[in-house]
Amino acid sequence: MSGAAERAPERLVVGEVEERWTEAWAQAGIGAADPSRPGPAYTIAIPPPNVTGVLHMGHALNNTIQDLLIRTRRMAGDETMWICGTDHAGIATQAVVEKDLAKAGVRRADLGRQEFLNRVWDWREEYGGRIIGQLRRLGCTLDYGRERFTMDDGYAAAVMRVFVDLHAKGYIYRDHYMVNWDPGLGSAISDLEVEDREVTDEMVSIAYPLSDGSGEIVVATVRPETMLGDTAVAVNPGDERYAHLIGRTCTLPLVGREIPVVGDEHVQPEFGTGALKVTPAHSPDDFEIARRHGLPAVGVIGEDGRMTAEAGDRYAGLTPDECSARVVDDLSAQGLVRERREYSHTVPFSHRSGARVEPLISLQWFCDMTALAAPAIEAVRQGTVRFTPSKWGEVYLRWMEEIRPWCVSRQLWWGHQLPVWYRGDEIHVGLEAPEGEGWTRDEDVLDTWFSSALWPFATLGWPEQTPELERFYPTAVLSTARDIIFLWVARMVMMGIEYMGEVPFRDVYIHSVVQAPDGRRMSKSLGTGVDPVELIEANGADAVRFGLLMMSSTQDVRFSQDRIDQGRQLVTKLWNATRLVADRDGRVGHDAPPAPATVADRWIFSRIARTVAEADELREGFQLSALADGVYHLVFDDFCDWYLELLKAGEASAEVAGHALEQLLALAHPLIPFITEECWARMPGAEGLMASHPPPAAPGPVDEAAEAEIDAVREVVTGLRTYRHKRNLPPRAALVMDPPPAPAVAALDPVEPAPPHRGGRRSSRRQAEGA
RNA sequence: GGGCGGUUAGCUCAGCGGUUAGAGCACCUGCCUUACACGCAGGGGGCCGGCAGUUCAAAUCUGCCACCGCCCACCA
Repeated sequence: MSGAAERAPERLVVGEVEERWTEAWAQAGIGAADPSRPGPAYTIAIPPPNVTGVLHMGHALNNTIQDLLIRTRRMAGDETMWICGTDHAGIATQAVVEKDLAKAGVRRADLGRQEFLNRVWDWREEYGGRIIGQLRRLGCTLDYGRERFTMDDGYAAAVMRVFVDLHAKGYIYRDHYMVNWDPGLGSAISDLEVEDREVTDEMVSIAYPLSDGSGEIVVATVRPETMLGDTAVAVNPGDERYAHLIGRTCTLPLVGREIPVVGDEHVQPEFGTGALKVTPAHSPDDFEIARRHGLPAVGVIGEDGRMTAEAGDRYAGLTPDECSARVVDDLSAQGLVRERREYSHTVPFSHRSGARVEPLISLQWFCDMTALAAPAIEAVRQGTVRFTPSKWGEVYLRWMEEIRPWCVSRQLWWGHQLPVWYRGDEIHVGLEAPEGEGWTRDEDVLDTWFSSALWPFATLGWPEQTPELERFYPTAVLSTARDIIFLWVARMVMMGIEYMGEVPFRDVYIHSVVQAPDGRRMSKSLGTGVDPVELIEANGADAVRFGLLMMSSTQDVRFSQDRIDQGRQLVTKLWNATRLVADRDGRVGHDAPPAPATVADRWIFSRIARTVAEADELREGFQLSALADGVYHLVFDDFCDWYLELLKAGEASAEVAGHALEQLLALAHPLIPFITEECWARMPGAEGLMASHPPPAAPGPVDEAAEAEIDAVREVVTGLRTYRHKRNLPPRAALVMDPPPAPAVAALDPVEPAPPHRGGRRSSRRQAEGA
């Protein structure tokens, strides 16, 4: 209270503070949504982290952003719902458990499907969802009581229903089609799970003798082993060198198969030899050519990534690389290799396993996306869904306009097993197995993203018409990283429109990717990762939140410890300012803003009003680093450096100081919830939690006159300080010859020529050169 | 092959048509001033990647160039 002299040093123990308030918020049900409460609703669905996941920098930033938004609206009185949950993450989770089992020398095949799945569920029970606890440490006020999982019963029911429905509508179908086969994973993967890498291969030119012995046609390839599966040679019909050969046949070396020469516009005469070997089973290009010409496909590489029996006894069982070498040797022995040279090109690799993707024909389930995409395109075109930054909307549209069928089946065990049953040639798609004996269920599971696509409504209970669904759909904002715009965001828009008749969110905010300090990707394998949990332990959650917000931008940013330090300084500063104001008998909890007693009082109110208005605007535009910066400078420059000094000099009133601090805390709370809660609790007159405090009501309109006056004071005082500093005079030495600095405010009233007003932010410290 | 973005103080980044270009950190100087030395005060430092153009006015708009990065794409 009083007695500054004997006040015990109050240490701020951040970890203890965080623990205490995390608990208090939970007790008060701060994150718990109440669908029955009237008023506006505000919903955010968290991008569900993987069950296997631990908090990384992307999560830390993204969830800080979401918590900032949700706390702001909660304080404003909206009924807020921040949907909490995790994703089963099929491939990632299965891989983790398999790796775990491998330590004990167990493979998943040893266990069998059901037992393996039991192990995964056990694993999930024991280790899954750690990340949820880490989100609490970050201060996130999710609705933890309604935590969902993409494989819990209700959610799984929604997934099954959607699959069956899309099949009934004719969008989902089964087909033999060229897929990206991941030999490392033993599964098909979608186009989006493939990444291209630059690879140097050897391009080999091979002579295929014409069947009538009249010569040969030379083809070029970087995959000689696939020639075993060739079923044609294609040339451009306009290519004079070869046009006359169209319709004739040649003999496939090593195999002896007679294959036709076909004409196809796709073939580029300038490339290679101008003649293309056609391997429909192992090249997407060739697959299309074969479809156009009705050519058969011969699969010579199997799903195990090895040569099949179709490749012939001499090659079956080899890896493609081994086979390639042997084929080239054999062709050389027959004198059919015309040229060998290095060739650099891009080759698909699996994002999941890192294996080189093997394009092959496989029987899979696909979803045609064109009909689903149409309204989702319109939604973004018309601005029903808005991307920030807007360029991502363009990116979304470009992809959506050329959307291709989605391969939704995966040859995994962990996931939503397809609701498909077979008996002989019969196929049944439905929620239940059909009547009768002999039906077996499809072994495959759905792509993880199929279930993720339903997240904004399946989490709220769909297909049941729950109060939550009624009240909290659609959500307001989706905040995420750009790498899942296609994988997830686009699909949610499509599914939301299809099943809810309404877009799942109005705003999509694409936040920065935080890179390692040296500009490389943050990754565990590179050793470039920075662990946010360690950061929280070392700096406090508020500092980490603030620092990340300061770093965030419209582009990728490098991690900067300096920004975290800045956050820590802000936390400390607020704490000390609170102590000062409390010691000066400043009180909070006024029914109405206290009347300003001095120009300094009017000024701080004006500065707060200005910053609050700016903050609202910046938040609307997701300019979060500018928002954080504004709060920082309001606290440091205006409130602490000037206003509190004026208060100490008797130029401001304690009542106003208390109220101003309250506004400051309310403004800063969504960014740095822990310290603001702690400061609030310290203030005389405080009731309730800052987390449920009304937002910073601007304590009055901007007061231009007061701002001009204080600006003038600041200039004079700064000028005096500079003068003294340059004269090497001690800062506190009274300047007998100078105007007295202390009563500056009083002396300057009225201010004569108002100095040029600088519209606001803060006053520069580098003026008054010649004072 | 298309598309997008970046290049601003030693470092990490704001600013994106209008008075002398900003922040944090780092640096220099002076202060243990009774909220805070995790602090206070004062200060130095940038021809805003290059070239050309539009404009009364350009980091800010246009074009070209140079590096750097990302996304999309079925050229053997």
